[in-house]
Amino acid sequence: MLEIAVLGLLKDQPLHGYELKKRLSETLGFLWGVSYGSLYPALRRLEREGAIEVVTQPVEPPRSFAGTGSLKGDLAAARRAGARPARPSRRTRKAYRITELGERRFEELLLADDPHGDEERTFALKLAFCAHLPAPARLELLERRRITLVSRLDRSRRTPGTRDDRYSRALVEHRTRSTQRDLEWVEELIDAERASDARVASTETDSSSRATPVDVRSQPQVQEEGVTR
Amino acid sequence: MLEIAVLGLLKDQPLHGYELKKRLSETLGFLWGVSYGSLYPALRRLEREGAIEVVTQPVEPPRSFAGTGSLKGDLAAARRAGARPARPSRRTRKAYRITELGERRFEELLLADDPHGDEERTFALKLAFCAHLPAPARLELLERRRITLVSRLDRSRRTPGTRDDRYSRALVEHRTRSTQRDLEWVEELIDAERASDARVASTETDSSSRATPVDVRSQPQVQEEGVTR
DNA sequence: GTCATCATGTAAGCCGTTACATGATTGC
DNA sequence: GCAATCATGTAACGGCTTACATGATGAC
Repeated sequence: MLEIAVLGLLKDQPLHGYELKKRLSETLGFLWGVSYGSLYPALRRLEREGAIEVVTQPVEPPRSFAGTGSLKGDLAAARRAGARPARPSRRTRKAYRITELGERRFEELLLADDPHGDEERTFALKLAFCAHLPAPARLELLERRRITLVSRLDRSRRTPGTRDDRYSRALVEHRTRSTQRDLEWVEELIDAERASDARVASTETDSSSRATPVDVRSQPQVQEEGVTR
Repeated sequence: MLEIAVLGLLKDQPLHGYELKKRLSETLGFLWGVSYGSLYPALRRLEREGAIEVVTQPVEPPRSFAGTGSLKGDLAAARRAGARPARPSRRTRKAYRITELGERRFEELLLADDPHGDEERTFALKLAFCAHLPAPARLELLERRRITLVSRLDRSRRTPGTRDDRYSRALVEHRTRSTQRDLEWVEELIDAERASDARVASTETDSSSRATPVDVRSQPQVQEEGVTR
């Protein structure tokens, strides 16, 4: 999980450990609390594997103001914080950048089905970063999720498998309903995905009118990023 | 988590490790997959702590058929399996029984708020075993859950805290809806709990309309098991 | 100069996993 | 006697946590 998050964030821009942790807490905090004790070792691991590399950008003088120096996060943070007038360059820190290999690893991780527990959180995390994925891979991610949910429902239908008191029964019922809703939701996402693919395909090359009769649905996801912000 | 499950199952009846694992997989499998590698060490740990003890019931001859020997699970399993005509007594196995101390530890665990991840699963597990809890403790368990859910909703309302792409937004939205539904559900459970408490209190001693009518409780646990089955 | 914050790291431990080793009992 | 299953355990490892140690920088 950690690796997905780290690579996902580094795909946006190079960052150093401390900042990485801050963003993880800020933007994924509702999913997760990472600690330095796992973050730093993870960074070294990723570096060893060649998925990320240290950015050797010695001090990078703050050019203008909205300067596009490699340590943007820094400037952005400074701006956000209001007061500080952008003064980067702390000697000790090590910013990391994602490598080609890391990009591949990232996709691999998003599509891997992890054998461990906590599927829900892992899927949530993957989804939070799947905007970086090429469209077909994204679709596959969603399809896989759909399949796990469907088979979970199936299983719970076939085998009641629960203790026999009212609390356990209530629990199982509630879980089933939740799973059903999750499934509906994922299916909506899939439809939206297909629709936007189809839209793209038709504006591109109009010859591709075969397979999945997806259909016309030009409204939903027109704006990918930041319009409603 | 493991300890809750083990103690909860042992509250029903003494069991040995293998059988314990089987039931864990059967009845809680939808929540969980335990492995021997964690189960046996957990048993020893619990034994060391005095929460459970080995049942020293040497061979217990199979009295009649539905014999209430200490190793009921065995007979039950045999019956379930159909063929075998009840023949217990395997030399090597060690059945465990919960002790007084274990009972206390169990309640303690159900009411403890665990600092780690995976609150959802933990709560589910607790709920699955809370029938064993005295009514006030059960209510507290539910109240605590309610509070975590409420504060989670609050938090997500105050701080959007998410990445800004459509997938992340969809995720956060969906999560919020789920949490809201979870909350409604817990509130229903709480209401049901209160209602049944009230019912009990009124059928019992009508004089006790103060300070939690202690243990007067003839109804709720009566049909704890198998009425609607 | 000192304090808050930024920044990187190590150590110990928890709680679980998989894989492996071992042996008893029963059915055929 | 042989295989399936019952039954108990160990070893190595994985990933994460907390707590601790260390030091640089900037504000005052």
